Amino acid sequence: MTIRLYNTMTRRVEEFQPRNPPRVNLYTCGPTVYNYAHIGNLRTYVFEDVLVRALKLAGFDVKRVMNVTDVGHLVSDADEGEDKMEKGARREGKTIHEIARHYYDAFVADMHRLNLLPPEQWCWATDEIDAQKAQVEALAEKGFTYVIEDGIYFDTSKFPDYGRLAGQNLADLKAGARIEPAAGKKNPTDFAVWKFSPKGQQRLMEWDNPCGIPGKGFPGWHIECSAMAIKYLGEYLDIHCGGVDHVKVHHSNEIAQAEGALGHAWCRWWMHGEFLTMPKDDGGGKMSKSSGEFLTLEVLIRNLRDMGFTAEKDFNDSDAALSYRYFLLNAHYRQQLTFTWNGLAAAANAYRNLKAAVLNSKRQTDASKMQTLNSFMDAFREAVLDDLNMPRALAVMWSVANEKNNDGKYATLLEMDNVLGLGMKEMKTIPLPWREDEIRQDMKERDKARKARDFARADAIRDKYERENIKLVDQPNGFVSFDSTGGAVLHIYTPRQDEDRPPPGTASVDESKDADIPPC
RNA sequence: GGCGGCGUAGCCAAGUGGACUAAGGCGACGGAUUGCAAAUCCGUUAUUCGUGGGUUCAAAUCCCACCGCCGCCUCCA
Repeated sequence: MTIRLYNTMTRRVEEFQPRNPPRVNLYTCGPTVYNYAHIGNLRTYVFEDVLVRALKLAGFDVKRVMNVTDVGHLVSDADEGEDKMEKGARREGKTIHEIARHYYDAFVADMHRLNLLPPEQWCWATDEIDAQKAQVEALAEKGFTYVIEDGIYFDTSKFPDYGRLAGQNLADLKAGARIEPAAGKKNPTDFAVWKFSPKGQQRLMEWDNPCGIPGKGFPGWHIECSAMAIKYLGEYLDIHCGGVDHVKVHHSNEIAQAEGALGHAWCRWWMHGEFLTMPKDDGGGKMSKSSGEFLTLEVLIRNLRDMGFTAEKDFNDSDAALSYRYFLLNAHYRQQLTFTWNGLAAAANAYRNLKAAVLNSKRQTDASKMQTLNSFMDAFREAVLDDLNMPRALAVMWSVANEKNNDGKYATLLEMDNVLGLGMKEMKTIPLPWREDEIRQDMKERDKARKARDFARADAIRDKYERENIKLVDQPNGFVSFDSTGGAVLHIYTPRQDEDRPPPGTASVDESKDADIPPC
């Protein structure tokens, strides 16, 4: 199977081939842990997660490295500016390490809730200062750097290919520049690979300068990614990902540093996730983490709860998070997406309906019928492997969900969910609170009572189940479903008139909700 | 000012020259079903793809102009 992916470097969708198949070396820019990730950040990680899953679907063996930035990035590119980590620490009256740990943990919690596969390797910027200094020294030796008052800078005019990723040359960048270059820089695009600690000021985090320069300092804004990527994935990288905003500066600089230090081409494939933006009447534009005004996953979950997507409606916090994942999957990753509460609610409804369809197919499937439906899987793979066209893939999944014939349906839906990551497999079969024959007896009796128009008796039985948080749902085909008002859905086929119909022994339920369901 | 993207039904969104007489979802409406309730099922919901020209046997898809929206050029996903 081949996978076609858009490459920012060539501006085209191309067939992807790693350098040493089936291995894929993947580096994804991670979070700066000075605050919570916002839902715009999270969009990029969802895109990267889908990429990893799609590469696996195509038969590749992915090794993914993700960094945690816990040092060094300043608030602005100008000479002034605070270190975000130090600012965060001061804001919260904690040590930098505490801050980093707290927001890293929060980030990992978000990843769990969104069903994001963890990277094979995490790396922390402050653990890898030596590698960064080594890269600075390698660049200095090869004559790519110059030293000015506040730091060691990369001379972009020495790297003829600079700006290729952004599709711009030095002259274009100069012409379009809105801000004055920092004092002492030779070119507007030059950037610091190492910054010296300000004179007479003790930074919370600083290290001995590289290149034998006396005094202390800290790594430049971009050096950690290129240094760590090379350390953990070697001199050749297959894919490097990040948000679109990284194209012009961060990734262009990384290329200059890595290729400058290595002396050869470095990463072949560059992929970027588009922005999530806010509607005009709601602040407008993209979300900015540094401005402090942004939406977190936590807020999304809380609001979905407030919108009524809980209790009555077979919905819990985990579903709320995955509804956001569904919301994102419904748009292509290279397309800007505007976040709206109505849009999220629509996604939550759709997600709930899709889950119900999966549960329905599950309860009608016996374990021996777990083959997948090839024609649907083919269409699904075609969509996924065509530059991660998840909206199309989702449409294929829906066509399976709406399929009348149940054979192979459940297995196919689960197979698709390996890529979509919507938590369908987590829905497990658990025992009902009563013995099966007792339930069947109840259902028969209730049915008789209803036929005799003895609704008091019928409702008494319904109440018995309601007390256990299970709602009985009559269906026109003569079956009864169980639906829990506590957030779970139990479905069981119980014959109303035709007693020959075999009732399955168990009900399907989302395991994450079984707190609501008393065990047998 | 420079660069890039987008504009498809009430909403989200795929499709980027010919099987599009335009996927899928949400919502809405109509019907079936129903003791009640809810759910479920069936059906309907763009003769048209921002507007105006042009190219072509053929355009939502290519070209030009115009209108509108967004992003990047500053840390940023």
